[in-house]
Amino acid sequence: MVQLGHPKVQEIVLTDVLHALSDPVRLSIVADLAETGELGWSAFDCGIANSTLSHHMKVLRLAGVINHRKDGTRCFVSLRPELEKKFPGLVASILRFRKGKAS
Amino acid sequence: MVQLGHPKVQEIVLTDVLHALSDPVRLSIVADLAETGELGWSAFDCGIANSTLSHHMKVLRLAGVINHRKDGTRCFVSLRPELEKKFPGLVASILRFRKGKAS
DNA sequence: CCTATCGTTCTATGTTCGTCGAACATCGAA
DNA sequence: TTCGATGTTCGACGAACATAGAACGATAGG
Repeated sequence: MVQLGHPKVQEIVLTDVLHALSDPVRLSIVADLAETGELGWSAFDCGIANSTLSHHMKVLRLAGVINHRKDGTRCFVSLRPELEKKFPGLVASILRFRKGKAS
Repeated sequence: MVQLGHPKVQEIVLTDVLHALSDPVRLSIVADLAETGELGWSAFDCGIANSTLSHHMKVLRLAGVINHRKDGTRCFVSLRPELEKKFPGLVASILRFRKGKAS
């Protein structure tokens, strides 16, 4: 399948980003990505169904938070550098207050 | 009527705060409060019904974002200092990127 | 007391969300 | 080509949400 669509930088909306980060599962994903850079799909098997995880990834992707790369049958996600360029320090400001979570 | 309930500081949850701020109307309210300190209810008549505005205020209040004070029949709201104490700089980090508003 | 004002709560309606299972699509390997 | 692994999409469900109108409650002023 062709790479999934990502919004353009100018299409990224602040409230959409906040909404994407307002879910514990998604915030946990973002926190992991901020720590490790890029992660394969399988790194996120945290007790939720595959389809649910896919849904959360879609929300993050459509909000412009993560980048989605497909390599063979595997998928890799990472934080979008454009997000940091558009909202410098925003993600870090939020993740700073995330405590004691086990992804 | 007795003052409405506000969550304790330790009950404030990051994702709830983010969710509260992920709505354009509420983010606009918070932006106004950050600028002016305290505002009366009537300052927010931005085209939505009174009951809807009351609902948004409730969401912000229950998330621990705003303080609600009643003086006679009038209501006044302001940002909760405890929020800044618990998540220092969070609100400012978010509001920094809010552009082109029309409260 | 009566009334107007102001805000809350209730009820209702339509939308969105989070979740899952099932079906589908894609790719690598046998 | 067939199979298995990996995600995506679809259909469905209950829960939560955004919105508005109507009813209610508290208060200030006559």
